[in-house]
Amino acid sequence: MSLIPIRPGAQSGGGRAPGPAAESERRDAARNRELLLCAAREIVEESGADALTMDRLAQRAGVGKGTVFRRFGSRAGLMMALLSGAEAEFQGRFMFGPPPVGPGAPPLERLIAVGAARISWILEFGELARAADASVYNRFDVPPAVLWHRHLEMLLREAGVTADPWLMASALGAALEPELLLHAVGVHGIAPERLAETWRELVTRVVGGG
Amino acid sequence: MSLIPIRPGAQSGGGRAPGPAAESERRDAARNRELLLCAAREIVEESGADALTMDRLAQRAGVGKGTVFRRFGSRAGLMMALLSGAEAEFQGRFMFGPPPVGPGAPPLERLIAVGAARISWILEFGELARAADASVYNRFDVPPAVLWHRHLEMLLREAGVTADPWLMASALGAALEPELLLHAVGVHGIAPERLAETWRELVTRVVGGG
DNA sequence: AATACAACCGGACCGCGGTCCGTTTAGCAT
DNA sequence: ATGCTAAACGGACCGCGGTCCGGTTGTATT
Repeated sequence: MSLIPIRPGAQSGGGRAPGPAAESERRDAARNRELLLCAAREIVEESGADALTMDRLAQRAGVGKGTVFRRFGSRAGLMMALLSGAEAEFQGRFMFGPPPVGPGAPPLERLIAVGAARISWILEFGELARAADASVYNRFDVPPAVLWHRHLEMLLREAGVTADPWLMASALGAALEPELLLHAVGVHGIAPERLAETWRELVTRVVGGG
Repeated sequence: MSLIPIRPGAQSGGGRAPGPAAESERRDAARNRELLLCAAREIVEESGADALTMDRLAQRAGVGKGTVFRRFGSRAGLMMALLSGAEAEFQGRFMFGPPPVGPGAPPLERLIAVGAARISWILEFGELARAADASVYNRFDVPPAVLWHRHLEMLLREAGVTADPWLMASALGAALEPELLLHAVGVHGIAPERLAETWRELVTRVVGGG
């Protein structure tokens, strides 16, 4: 594995950024990326994320398997690419959108609102999100996850929580993980509103208690 | 998958209970179970849980691969079998042990203490525990997980938390998951005492806030 | 237009977890 | 001891995610 990027936009680790095409990508490569993303969306829509196999995807898109891995690095990377639009939109909402999710509302209100928004987001895209969380790295150290964590941290600080903000954000963030929420709703039949309600309760107590 | 147990002690899903041998197990089967558990412990001790491959284990124990799966059902089942001793000991501590982890102390103190105990437990056995959490079922619906969850639920109720106890226990329990704790300690270098401290802070606020 | 080189491509290949099924064997009844 | 049956056994087999490498193709340069 080369430590020095071969050319601008390339990424170490054998894969490539899951986001939009890096600048200066060869035309056939760009074409195949679109082909693959399109075919992937079709498969997910038809049969769910679990049915999205790298071999199947390659066959469906009419390319070789190596090409799939060259473009997306791994199955998790592909899933992140599929999610990147929805993820960016969500980030935009809590960073620049209207209150109470976006800036402008008091921190506790923002925490409550952003949690509720996150819950509905996960109930919509959770299947993909879970598939994207294949490794520990993908779960915690990928840019969107870091951004989300930092945002929680900031809101907690603004709300006056003095205890270790990093760990506090981790603990609260763990309550919003896709695996947990999907399990609560899918297996135990918890209503989505209960999730948001309990989140409100939780975060209110944490912030209010001192 | 048959819904009716073939014989007492057998378990649906193609595997067998991860605990001690079911009554009336054929002698060669029992012998192989011990052989396998022993070989598995050796491999884990030598090279870590990630190096524990089903093929390798079978080869090392001198049995066929089919036998491994017959005995333990899956890799996760094997990991649970390896953990069952430590897990039972931990259960004993919070159910029947001396306070403040066991009964006899006020609920908030018990919550704090049992969380701290859980944290050290995970820092000791977390690698195996993480490997045992392969599927959603293994994470949430396996008997020890259910027992643990119920215990948290009970303590919260006793401490006067009125909000949905099941979800509250899920949220707080998520802050103690192996993947999260191991990541915090291993990647971010958080000191174990900080984990316990933050847990104390978290649970105190949740209980105290109303 | 010809050349050269880097990026790209495809598919054979690997090790993994898990399944299947023909064969062997333990335990019991006679 | 002998024979019967259900359980246990072993290893070939499968589909999966991921890697590798020899051949191909796009693109910049002259």
